Amino acid sequence: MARHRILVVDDEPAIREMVGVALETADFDVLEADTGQLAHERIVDERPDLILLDWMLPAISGIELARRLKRDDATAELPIIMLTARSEEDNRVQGLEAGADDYVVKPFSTRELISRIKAVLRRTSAAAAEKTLEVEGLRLDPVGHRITVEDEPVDMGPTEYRLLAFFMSHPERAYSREQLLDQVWGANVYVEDRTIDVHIRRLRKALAPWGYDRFIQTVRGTGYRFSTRSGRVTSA
Amino acid sequence: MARHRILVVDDEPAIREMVGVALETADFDVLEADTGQLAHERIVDERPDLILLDWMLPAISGIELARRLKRDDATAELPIIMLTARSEEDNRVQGLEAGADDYVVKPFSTRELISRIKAVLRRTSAAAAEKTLEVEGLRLDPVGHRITVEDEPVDMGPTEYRLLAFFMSHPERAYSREQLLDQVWGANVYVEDRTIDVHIRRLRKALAPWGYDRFIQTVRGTGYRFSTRSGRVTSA
DNA sequence: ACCTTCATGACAGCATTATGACAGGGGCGA
DNA sequence: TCGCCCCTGTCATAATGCTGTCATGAAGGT
Repeated sequence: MARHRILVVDDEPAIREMVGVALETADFDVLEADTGQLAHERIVDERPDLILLDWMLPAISGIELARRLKRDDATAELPIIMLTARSEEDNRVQGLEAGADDYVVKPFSTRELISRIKAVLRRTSAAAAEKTLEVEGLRLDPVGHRITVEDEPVDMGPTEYRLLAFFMSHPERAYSREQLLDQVWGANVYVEDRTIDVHIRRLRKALAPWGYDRFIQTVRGTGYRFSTRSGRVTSA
Repeated sequence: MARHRILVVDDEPAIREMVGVALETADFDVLEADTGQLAHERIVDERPDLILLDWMLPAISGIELARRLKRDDATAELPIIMLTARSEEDNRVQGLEAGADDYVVKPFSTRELISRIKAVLRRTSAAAAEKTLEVEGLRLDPVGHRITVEDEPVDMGPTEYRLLAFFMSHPERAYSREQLLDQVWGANVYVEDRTIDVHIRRLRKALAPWGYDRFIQTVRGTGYRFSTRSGRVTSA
C-alpha cells in the first residue's frame, strides 16, 4: 500500500512546518494548505487520506470546512482530526458534531498527534477497505478479495484485481498510464507505460463474459477510464 | 500556454509604472486602468487572467469593483489581488469578503508581489482546469475528459475535444485561425490555416445530433466563435 | 457576374491502441 | 528441494482511429 497522505490545514506556517516534519518522520506524505479555500481544492483534487484541520482559519473556518466536506458524498468519508487551541476546547462538541473523527488540543506533542492519526487511519481505512463496491451488478468484495457477478466469482490475476479496485473507487475519471502506474503499481516502480495496455486487455477479457468490459474505456491520447455511461459509440 | 495577462488598476501612474515593469520582467503581459470604470470595461472586453486592484480609487472604489465582479457570473472566477496601504490594513477582512483572493500591503517588494501572483494563478488555474463547463445542456467534464449531453457521451477526436474546451472557456469571442492554432495546437506548430476549417467541421458534425453545432459560428473574414446567441441572421 | 472565403468529402500517412506470443520469476505442493 | 503452473512485463504485429491536405462545390460580398 502506498504511504498515507495527510493534508495539514493551518494558516500559521510555523505550525504547518512543525507538523509536516513530524509527519514525514513518521513516514506519511504531507500536503499543506493555508486556507479553507485551498484546502477544499486540494482535497477534491488530490484525495488525501486524512485531514488535520485547524479550528480557526480566516474566511472559511475549520468547522465550516468540515461541515462542507461531510455534506458532499465524495468527501464525506474523509477522516478529519481537528486542531484546537486550549481556549477553544469547550467547542470540541461542536467539532465532533461537524464530523471530526478526533480532535487534538494545542499545544500537543508530535508523538501524541502521530498516534492519534494512526488510530484514526486504522479505524477508517479498515472500514473503507472493507466496504464492498458494486456497480450495476459487478461487485468487488475487498474482504474476500475477489470480484463476483451474481455470486459467481470472476477470475482474474492480482494486478487486474487491484486495477479494477482502483477504477471502481474512482469512476468517471480519466487516468493517464503514468497515473495508473503510480496508483496501482505504486510510485517508484519502473515499468513500461505500454504494459498498462496489456493489463487492461486482461481485465477486459476477464469481464467480457458478462459484458462488463464496456466499463473499461479507452480515452485516446490520454489513457483509460472506468465509466458506467456508454463509451464510444461506433457508428454502424 | 500563452503568457498570463494581468490588469493593474491604480490611479497613481507611478505605481502602475513600477508594477508594470516588474510584471513584464516576470514574463506577464500587462494591461492598465486608472479608474474602476475603465477597469471594468477592460475586464469585460479583454478578459485578463488576474487583477491587481488598488483599494482606494476615485469614484468606484476597489472593493466596490471587486464586489461587482464577483456578482457577475462572467467575471466571478477572475482572481483578484488587493493592494492596500498599511493604514488600511485592518480592512483586509472586508477585502477577502468582497472576494479578493489575496491582498498585498503597500509598500511591497516586487518579488513578493510576483510570488503572490504566481501562487494565486497556480491555485485558480488548477481549479479552473478541473471545473466542468456547461452551456445549455452541453457539458464538458475535464476530469472524465469527455463531453456529455444529458449524461450521454458525445463522440469526438482529441483535437475536437481540445478545440471545444478552448471555445467553451472563451465564449462569445471571435478567434482567427492563427489564434486557434496557437491556443489549441500549441505555439510553434506548423499547420495549414485551412486545417482549422476541417476540424471545425468535425466538431460541428459531432455536436450536430443535438443541434449544438449552432454554437460553433463562422465569422467571415476572420475566423470562428463559440456563442450561445444565435449566429448570423440570414435575412429572409 | 466575379472574386473571396467557407464547407465538405475523400485520402494517404502517421500515431496510438489492441492482441497474441513468450520467457523469466515465484509460489506452492508433492 | 524440485517441478509445475500462474503471473508479469515486453515485444512484434495487426487493427483502428486521427490528422493534415487537396480538390471541388457552395455561399457571401461588391
